[in-house]
Amino acid sequence: MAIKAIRGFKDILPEEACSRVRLEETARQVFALCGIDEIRTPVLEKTEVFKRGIGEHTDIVEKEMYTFQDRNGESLTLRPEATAGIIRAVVEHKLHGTAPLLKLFTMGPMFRHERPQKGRLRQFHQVNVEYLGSSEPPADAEIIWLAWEIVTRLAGSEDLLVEINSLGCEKCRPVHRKELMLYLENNQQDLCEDCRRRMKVNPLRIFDCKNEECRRNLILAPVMKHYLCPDCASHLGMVLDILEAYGVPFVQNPYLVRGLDYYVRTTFEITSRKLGAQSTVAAGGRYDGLVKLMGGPDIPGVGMAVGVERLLLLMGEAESRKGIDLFIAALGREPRDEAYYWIGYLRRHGISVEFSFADKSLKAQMKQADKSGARYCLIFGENELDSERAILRDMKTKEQEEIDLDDLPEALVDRISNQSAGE
RNA sequence: GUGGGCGUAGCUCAGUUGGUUAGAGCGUCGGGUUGUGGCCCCGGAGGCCGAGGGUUCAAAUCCCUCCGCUCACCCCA
Repeated sequence: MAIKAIRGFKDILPEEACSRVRLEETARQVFALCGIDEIRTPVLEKTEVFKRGIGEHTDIVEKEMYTFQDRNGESLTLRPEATAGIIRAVVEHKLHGTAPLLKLFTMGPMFRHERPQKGRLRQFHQVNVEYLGSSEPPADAEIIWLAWEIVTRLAGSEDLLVEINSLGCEKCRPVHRKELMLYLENNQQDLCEDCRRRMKVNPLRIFDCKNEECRRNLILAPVMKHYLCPDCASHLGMVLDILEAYGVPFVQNPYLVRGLDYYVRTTFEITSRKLGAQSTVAAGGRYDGLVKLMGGPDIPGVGMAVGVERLLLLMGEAESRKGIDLFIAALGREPRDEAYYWIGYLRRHGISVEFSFADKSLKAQMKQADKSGARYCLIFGENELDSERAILRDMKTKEQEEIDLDDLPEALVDRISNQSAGE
């Protein structure tokens, strides 16, 4: 049996690669609109980076990381998300000292050992943005706008839902948490098994429960919204106002929670009903304490991630492969030897050229020309060699003309460049 | 980690109550045109029927085990 790729790791075949390039280019265009710089960090980090950055007791760290011993015994981990590594790099290179506000983006593979399903792979890709150095609401709003802009440019806005919440800060969050725990303990008996487990690990997660009975029992549970301190409340209000101005449609969801420990205040999620169970296409939020936690100065941050595979699912089929300019069908030894000079010349001048590596029949070469999507086909055999004129065929109109061999490559460059300029 | 569904040609899939040499469409290669592509016609190549075991005179078909894919739980981008 031939060797297959490992579970949850997918080959990206040419057709899909094409869509990915389109996605990445669109993201770059949007990032340029906001003056965001690219950063690329290693896919492998010391395990400590993620333990600290994501939180020891998250599912990601506890059971989803690809962690192994390096040859020297050090524990290394394939990155399950991008933020922790970027902050490690920022702190390591003291980038925060180079500008008052860092706007960084990155794109690349992430790794989590989960059971694969629709929209969930073990190696998956994200487009990430991190703003470091601003605690102001416009930063949060710009991050959300970025996610919205990228997703809608590629997939339209149909069936999308932007949900926003505030998780509060270290001042007001504990108060809510305490009240919530009290409520949950008093109502434990009515909660499902999962929720009772969640109570201990991440009580806010209980609001995600799909169990009808749990939902009913949570209607009266204290929600963060009512516990926000004045600063957090006004922060959230301003973020929402700015989004309004930007024209991003959103709803507030007081139950929206993030899975990673580091989020404070603003948190958001963009979901699509077209995606199935893994419906989040982009998400993010504010993480003011994280840089300090990672050993850097106490600077605030806010960021987001777009799930590339999920966005791909929402994008239409890729545009068909673009054809080349010219196919050269050279027949026989001498004509082929001559053609190599032309091919070199044409390519140097920006004309895309293909030809058959084997000296096949004209018919076979014409078929290949057709498949290559060539705009023109140059036919050149013994007859043309004798008459010193090659035949240029327009593959769409089927019109053919003869071109003198003397200045043939120059004439072709001329012809094809003008043609494409006129289109 | 736990469930459900599905594994037949490169792809999408037929395959009768178990019965002879396992089929179609698409794709691919060649021919019809000894030098002209697409459309059409004709032909070829391509299968350990996911793997292993069992039942049977006989298994793609029935049973068991394993593996893989997939969807969902969980979790999250």
